[in-house]
Amino acid sequence: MLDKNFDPKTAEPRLYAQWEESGAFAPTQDPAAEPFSIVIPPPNVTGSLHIGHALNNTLQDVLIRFERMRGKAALWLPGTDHAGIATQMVVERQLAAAGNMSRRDMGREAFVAKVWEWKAESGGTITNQLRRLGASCDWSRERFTLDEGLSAAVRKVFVTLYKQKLLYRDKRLVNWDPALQTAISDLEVEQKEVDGHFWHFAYPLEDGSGEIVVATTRPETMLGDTAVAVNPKDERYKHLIGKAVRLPIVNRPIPIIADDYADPEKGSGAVKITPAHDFNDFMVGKRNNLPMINIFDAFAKINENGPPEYQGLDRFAARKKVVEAFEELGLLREIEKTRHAVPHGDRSGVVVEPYLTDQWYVDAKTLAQPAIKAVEEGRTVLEPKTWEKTYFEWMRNIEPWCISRQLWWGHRIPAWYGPDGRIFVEETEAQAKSAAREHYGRDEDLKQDEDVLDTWFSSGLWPFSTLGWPEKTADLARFYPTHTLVTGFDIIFYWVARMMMMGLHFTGEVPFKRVFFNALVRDAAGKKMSKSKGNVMDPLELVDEYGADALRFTLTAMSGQGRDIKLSTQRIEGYRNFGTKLWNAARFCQMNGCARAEGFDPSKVKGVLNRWIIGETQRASVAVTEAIAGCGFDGAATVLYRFIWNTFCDWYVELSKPLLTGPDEAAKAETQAVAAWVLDQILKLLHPIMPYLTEELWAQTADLGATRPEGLLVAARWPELSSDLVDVKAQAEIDLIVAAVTEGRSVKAELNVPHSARPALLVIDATAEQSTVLEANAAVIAQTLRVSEVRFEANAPLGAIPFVVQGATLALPVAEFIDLAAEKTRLVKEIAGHVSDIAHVMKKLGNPDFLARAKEEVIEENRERLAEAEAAKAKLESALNRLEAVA
RNA sequence: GGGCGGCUAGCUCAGUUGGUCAGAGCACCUGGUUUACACCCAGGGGGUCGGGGGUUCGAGCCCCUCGCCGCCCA
Repeated sequence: MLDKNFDPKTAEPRLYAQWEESGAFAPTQDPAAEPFSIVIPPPNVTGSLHIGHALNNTLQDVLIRFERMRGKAALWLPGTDHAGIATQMVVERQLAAAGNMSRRDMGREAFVAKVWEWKAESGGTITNQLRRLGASCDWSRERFTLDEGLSAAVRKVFVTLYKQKLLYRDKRLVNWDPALQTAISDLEVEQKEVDGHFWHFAYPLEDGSGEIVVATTRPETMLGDTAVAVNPKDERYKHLIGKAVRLPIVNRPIPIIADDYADPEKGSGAVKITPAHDFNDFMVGKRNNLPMINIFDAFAKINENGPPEYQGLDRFAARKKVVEAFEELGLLREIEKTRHAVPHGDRSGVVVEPYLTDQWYVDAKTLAQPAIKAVEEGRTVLEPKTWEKTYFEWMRNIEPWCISRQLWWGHRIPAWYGPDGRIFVEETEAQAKSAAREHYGRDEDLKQDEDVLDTWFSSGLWPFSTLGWPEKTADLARFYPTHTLVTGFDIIFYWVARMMMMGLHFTGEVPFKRVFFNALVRDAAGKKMSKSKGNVMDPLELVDEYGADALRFTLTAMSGQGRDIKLSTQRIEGYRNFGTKLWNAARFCQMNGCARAEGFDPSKVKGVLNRWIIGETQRASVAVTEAIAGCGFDGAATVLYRFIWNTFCDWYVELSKPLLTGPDEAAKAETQAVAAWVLDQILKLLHPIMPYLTEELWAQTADLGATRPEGLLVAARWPELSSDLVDVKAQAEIDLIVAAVTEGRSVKAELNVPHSARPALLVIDATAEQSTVLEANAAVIAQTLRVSEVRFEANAPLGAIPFVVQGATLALPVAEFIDLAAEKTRLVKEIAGHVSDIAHVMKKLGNPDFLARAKEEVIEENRERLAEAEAAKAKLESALNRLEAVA
């Protein structure tokens, strides 16, 4: 006998172990099976499972379990990302906390060894957490972006792109993070609105004939100014072009140049130009061949290019000092308050500086073209479609991608420098050496580039590097292109776009046929979850409290497209209850001898109720199948919830009770077999979303009746039921019974008929078919509606309460329990409902335009509706009249 | 400044191609010893679908406009 409740705590680890041991997570070897593959968005190896992971991985698991059950060779390839900056920071913090040497003190090799050590110890956290969620990844294929194989792929890609001139070294302005001491890409920069000032500085003209006023939010950069620009069309300054100003403090003459960048409308119309420390100024500098003076060191302190009294000052201290100096010199013209966007490093949180350095870049513009085309042509589909616009917008305006990072943890750039600075880009040091030998005619000492690659460079290769590329592996042939990528839209540029570019360039094929962007999870108030806000919901705590299935079902049900998920524990609790409901329905079946019949054929079933539930099962299975196949996860959850709770539990189980306890042995046996069959279908259909509970029920019902062809549910076959199983007549019959019982209950409740009362249900007026159905199902109706019998009478006796169901008049003789006023109120209310319905429909039917232009079936529908409402109204009115006659 | 998404019952959300589409869950109220389930059962109240305009015989659903809220890119 089943326990009263499912116990996730004990069952989950046991079941997961069974799945893994059974090898169910590996794709079938059957060569006839169609491949279906998903690569996981690799979580940071430093990470621990947050609610966003839980959602993302639940949806992937739903998909993969579904396709696996459909007989495909389903591969969900897991792995983790080395996450350059994040991981380096974690380990550095740990070293500091333990009072160890700093990274720089211990040196590169020792530090990297420490990180690997850390990875070995703690790197498995998140994958273990994925297991708790129930993720059916093929762990035998687990990858790490710094694996030897993936590293080889990275080197191959780097070298190939370099030789194709799609990757190059360049001296440009980068976003420099002075805290992390590395360049970061545009995407890693977060613009934050902050309060600041516009300082208006006067620069005296070199010839002493006056001054020119410029404004800046970053005064310290004036130390590196190399020009003042005015607009060539600006009449105010035309005569000054070609002259010079003397840069205060620095005491350096700099030219006044003409450049369109200067906007006459803004400020004074003149702008200071600091080519080495501002992206716009950099371009002005390039156009006008201005010197580029770098005034910062890597810590954003003033370097030797600044005036001696400024050297070594932090940028913000320098700012203060510059402003003070201008004030002293009498050249500070105005201080204006302003709110402006300031770039911050998304990891460090500090203000980043545009900084002139040598870095490696990828020619993203060129690589983007095929990636744009692939989406335009639908070879890769983005779901929801609306993301395609965002994708195109970004891809069509893409900038060179800075891929070098001044870190130690990551893929070291495979470039070696000769003594004269010549670059040798090769996959290995040996190859670089031989290239150098060829070039110099002798062996020379080479120095490898100190930098590592942006983490996203290796994740961009993920869909094919994980399958063995550049080797021509069997996995690559079978599972690439992957089928669906499920990911968050927050990394559409970081990751999805890069995979598209790299995948197409190196394999000639799209990396995935479909991308499904899942929603963002927020707290119950709609706020983004963050540790600082203290509103994070830990998925593992939720799993502990409600079970993995409840969390999974909640996330699935709320995963509607284009919307954020506001998660509340109430909702999870509700779905935990849903699991319990199903559990108890199975328990009921078990208690009532429901067991699989040998050779059971649902199409051969006789009983109306049984034929009906089989048809409903078929319809639900089609709806769930279509929903999951189309990434409509929330729809699948809704269908299952309704079918299992409302259709199966509320009606089928209730209506089956008289059959299961009644005298008709044949009907009883059939019902037992049907219930067992439906339950098996339910377990299969629900399994992708609630794998644990369904697997446990599957096991606990394994010995009830005929042996199933499948062992574990995880490996069972998905229901593919013929639409012939839907019996329209049975549907209509059960609909009548359901309507009669529902309406009857409503009447009893509204009139406060005591719960213990067992009046008869009178059939006053019904069609022959309706009468047959009501008579045949008298026992069922008696039990469900709690009436003593179903009796046919020509007229409703005095005091019987009539109600209309599908045009038939039924009545409950409950006069002794009720007060006439309550009944009168009820009748008046019912009649009013019909009256407004009639008015509504009449208005339509009275409109000649409607009759002339609406579809025939719509008109017919309205006519029927009118007739029904009028008939019901007439019956209730006559009841009301009789009531009034009595009273 | 440009773009995207949202605004439907007290709360969280469903509402395919415009025609029973005004729904569900939670919350609330009433009743319940119905031997599967109180993590339950039955019944009930509650919304002029953000405002305005338009297209249409007919509009949460299409178009325009305005207003909030959120996100992305400048």
